[in-house]
Amino acid sequence: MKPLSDYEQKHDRLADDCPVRAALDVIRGRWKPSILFELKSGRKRFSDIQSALPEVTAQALTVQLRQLEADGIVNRKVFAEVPQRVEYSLSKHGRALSNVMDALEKWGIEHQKKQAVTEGEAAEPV
Amino acid sequence: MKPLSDYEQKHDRLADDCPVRAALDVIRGRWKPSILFELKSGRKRFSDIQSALPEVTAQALTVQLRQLEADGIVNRKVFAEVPQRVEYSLSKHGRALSNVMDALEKWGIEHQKKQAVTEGEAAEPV
DNA sequence: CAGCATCCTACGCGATACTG
DNA sequence: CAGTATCGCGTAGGATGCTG
Repeated sequence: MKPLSDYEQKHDRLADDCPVRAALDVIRGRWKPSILFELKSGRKRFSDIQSALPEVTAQALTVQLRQLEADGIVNRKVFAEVPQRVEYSLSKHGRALSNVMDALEKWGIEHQKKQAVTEGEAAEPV
Repeated sequence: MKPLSDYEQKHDRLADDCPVRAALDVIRGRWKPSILFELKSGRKRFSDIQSALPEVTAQALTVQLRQLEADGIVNRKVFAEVPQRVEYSLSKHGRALSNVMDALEKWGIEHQKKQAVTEGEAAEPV
């Protein structure tokens, strides 16, 4: 049995029987969707990701990447070079997320389009 | 028109071209997945949802439901009776979320199962 | 280059008490 | 019954400065 981190334990209490929440917890971070998107096109260095996402501070990026790593979504490989090089890539689990991301994206597009037209169906029959 | 806080503006600016984040924002709340699950089986009263989810306080439940309503996910219908009755149901958009929820659930199950086996693929070729 | 340490604030959300 | 009002804490994540 794998020991849970503090972070995981707290979420776990509520995630209980709910794999949905478990999945959400994993992709929940502010920049994680963007990171996953970036890594879909292949391995990337830290600095590559950073310049692709200029609004993320290095600190935030580090944290998010480390959480993704802890969750088994990305692999982190350090090269003992000077200057240092670190590459991130999607793990198998990370790649398996593409279904989820696609569903989210698809719904997001639909939803944004139709958000203004949500009246007139206040109480449908069950 | 509702004025956005600095945070929301920033968030919005970033969500911009990202329907994925838009979708995530909608289902992100602590209890929203559970609520959506409850409403999948049809219209429910506030108290029904509450007893189905004993860990949620009335306050939290109200907030989450109101956010879902604001996002066009659920419909809220008030009956002018005594005692008062309020029923919630999924809107069309809410029902359209089932694909997303299914993908999340499926991945969640897979992920939980295999989380311990994520070694040995640290640096795959791009 | 790719971080870590520290400080700080906004937001989510729980607890509690009151109301039409 | 189905909320609202108020308080208070915990956490995510931004800003800044330092390092192997």
